[in-house]
Amino acid sequence: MPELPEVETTIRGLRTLMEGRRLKAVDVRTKKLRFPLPPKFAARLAGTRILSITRRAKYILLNLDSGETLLVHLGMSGRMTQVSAKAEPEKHDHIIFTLDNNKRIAFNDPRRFGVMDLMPITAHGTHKLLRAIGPEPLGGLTVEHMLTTLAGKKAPIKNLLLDQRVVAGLGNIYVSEALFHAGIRPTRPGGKITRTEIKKLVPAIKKVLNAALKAGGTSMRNYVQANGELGYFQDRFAVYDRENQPCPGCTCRGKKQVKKIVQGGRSSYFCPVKQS
DNA sequence: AGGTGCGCCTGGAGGC
DNA sequence: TGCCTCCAGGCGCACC
Repeated sequence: MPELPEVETTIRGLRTLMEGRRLKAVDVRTKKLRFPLPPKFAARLAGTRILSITRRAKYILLNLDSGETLLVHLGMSGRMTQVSAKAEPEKHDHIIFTLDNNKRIAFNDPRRFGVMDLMPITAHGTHKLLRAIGPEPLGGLTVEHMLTTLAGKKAPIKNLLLDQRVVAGLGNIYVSEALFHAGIRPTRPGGKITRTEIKKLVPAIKKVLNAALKAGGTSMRNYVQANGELGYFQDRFAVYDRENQPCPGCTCRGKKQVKKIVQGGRSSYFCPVKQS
């Protein structure tokens, strides 16, 4: 489940491998990911040089000298890694990029929830998938923005933090972790979160994301870094995937261990003692 | 119009 | 062993 730290870690790896390189060939081995690929996809990419690689929310943006940007989303199970130039493609290697130095980068995505699209390099602000996204949590996110956005909202804070229009880049794991560090129960209506709590929540989001970045992201199922290495933030979880285990530093035991509930069809984890 | 739930997908885990 | 069901959840969209 690539969220912001996993996408950012991927980008850092891809920059080393791809920036400044020309795409010699693009092997398309599927017609469709989450959406059909854009028309003449391979032809529009072949021969272009990768000027820079940037990120918006969970989207990877490869900016090309053709004037277009290749937008990539890893979905639930996607990864972009360097693969052997000789070996046969693996199952679920859907797109394989061959660079002008003959290195190969494969987009592998078992569940095909990923996305690829092409758009003008000037369209980052207007592309359908990008235009409504909220502030970057490690960039422009402020307490005032959160206060304004959450005001009057009845939906649970958990669901609101997953909404990319509220804040960019968070997913199920880091929302649970950030709410834990802020001491806020995931079920609380967004509009009922106080200014004092939001003043804890915003730094908690930044703290969790920075810690995950430092760990190279979270590797639970499919995610690996661009160089194939695993992230290890899953060893640092305070509450996520820790049902019935004590939360870190919690002196309470027995019934007051980490609880798992389902919100909007997704698991939330929280400590009933530390989060209210 | 805000909020909810579905569908897209596959692999792995657990039950029988 | 093998088959079945469930679960993981990002995100657009249909629906109320």
